[in-house]
Amino acid sequence: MAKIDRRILKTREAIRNALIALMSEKSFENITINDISEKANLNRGTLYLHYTDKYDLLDKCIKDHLSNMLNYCTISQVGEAKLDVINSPLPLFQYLEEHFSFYSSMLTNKGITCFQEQLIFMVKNGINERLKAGEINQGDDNEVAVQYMASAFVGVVEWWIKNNMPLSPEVMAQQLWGIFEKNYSLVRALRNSNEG
Amino acid sequence: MAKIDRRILKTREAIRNALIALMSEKSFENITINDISEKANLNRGTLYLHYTDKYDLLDKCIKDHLSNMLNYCTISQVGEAKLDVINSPLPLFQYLEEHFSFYSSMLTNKGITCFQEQLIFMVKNGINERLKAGEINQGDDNEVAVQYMASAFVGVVEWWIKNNMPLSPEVMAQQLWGIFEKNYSLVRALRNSNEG
DNA sequence: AATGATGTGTTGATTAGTTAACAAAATCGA
DNA sequence: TCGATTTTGTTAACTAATCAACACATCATT
Repeated sequence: MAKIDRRILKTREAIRNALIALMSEKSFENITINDISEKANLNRGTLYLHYTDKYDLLDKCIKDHLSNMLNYCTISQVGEAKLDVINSPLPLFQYLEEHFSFYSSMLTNKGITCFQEQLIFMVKNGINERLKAGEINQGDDNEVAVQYMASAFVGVVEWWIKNNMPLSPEVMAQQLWGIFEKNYSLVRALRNSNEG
Repeated sequence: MAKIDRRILKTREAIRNALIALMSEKSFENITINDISEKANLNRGTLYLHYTDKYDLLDKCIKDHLSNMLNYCTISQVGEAKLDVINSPLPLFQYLEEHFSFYSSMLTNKGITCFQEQLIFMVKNGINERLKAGEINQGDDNEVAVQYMASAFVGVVEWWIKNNMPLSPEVMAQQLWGIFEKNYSLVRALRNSNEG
């Protein structure tokens, strides 16, 4: 890909860091463009060269972080990047720990739902992929089960971040893996009893 | 004074921070312009817009810091800014503590003498002022005494920084004040014995 | 409802920084 | 000592950021 002028990279980083810093001070709705440009130490006009408004900024900021997250969690995997929270939840928790300030800002801010929505989308994507890969084949009627697991997983992530990561990433990954195991057995048992 | 374009301020700060960071990694002589521009994350050409070479950069960096130091240590004083290390050494040590990384880089780097020289110059300046103000009036033949005190003081500062500030600024200030008192008595006694 | 203050989005002229190239000097290794 | 590599200092064309001004919208207070 073409090399991007380093001024652009610096400006964007300053703006995004400013947004994250401000979001740990006050709610997103109360943050003004003036606040952001001031905190980022750049001219207000410069901000408009990169983002149409603060919602555009937030959206791009989230997309960028989630993209990095996906990248981080699938380095060693082949094929298209998918979040495999069933088989390897550990990298995700490690990533979240490393970028705690951002994700904490996102999750503790009332009125911001796009973040959770996008995260759930990613998790569902990963679970679907896992199912397709043949682990649990029960046709195409998995929608409810997938939604169930994704909601549960994201809910746990949200709880973990909001409570300042009371457990280590390793413990979180281990416990979730245990739950998935039980869940899987449960699904099989139910299916068998229906068939029998 | 005229407002300076914020791009200039950001660039200069990045360059100076890079220099200080590099000086805690390797000796000044081994630092290249390439190193600095790389660490500062800006184009090499940009550096030349502000400094003629790395010696110019170092010099301006030192002058800037010492100027800030002088400013910090004489906020509440009237008249021209002078470092009054005899009557109030405390602010100086507080300032040094706050900007430890810079002064440590300067003092632990072999081959850099301009820093010590400028510091001694400032201290002598302050002591001279203090003498002129009437505390110890013995005509104009103070040169040796002033040089003696300034060297001693800067030597103590150097020791303190090089040893990672083993004592608090308060203790340092207190002890030096005690020494100055004794020194003063000594000077008086000597003078009296000569006169008598 | 009027008013003053603050925030928004856009503009044009200007300035600073970037990039990539260059020749010359210095440094390094064989 | 020679040749390769790195570093230096400068340049020209280009791009991004700055500043200040503007009209307009929003909001809080009286």
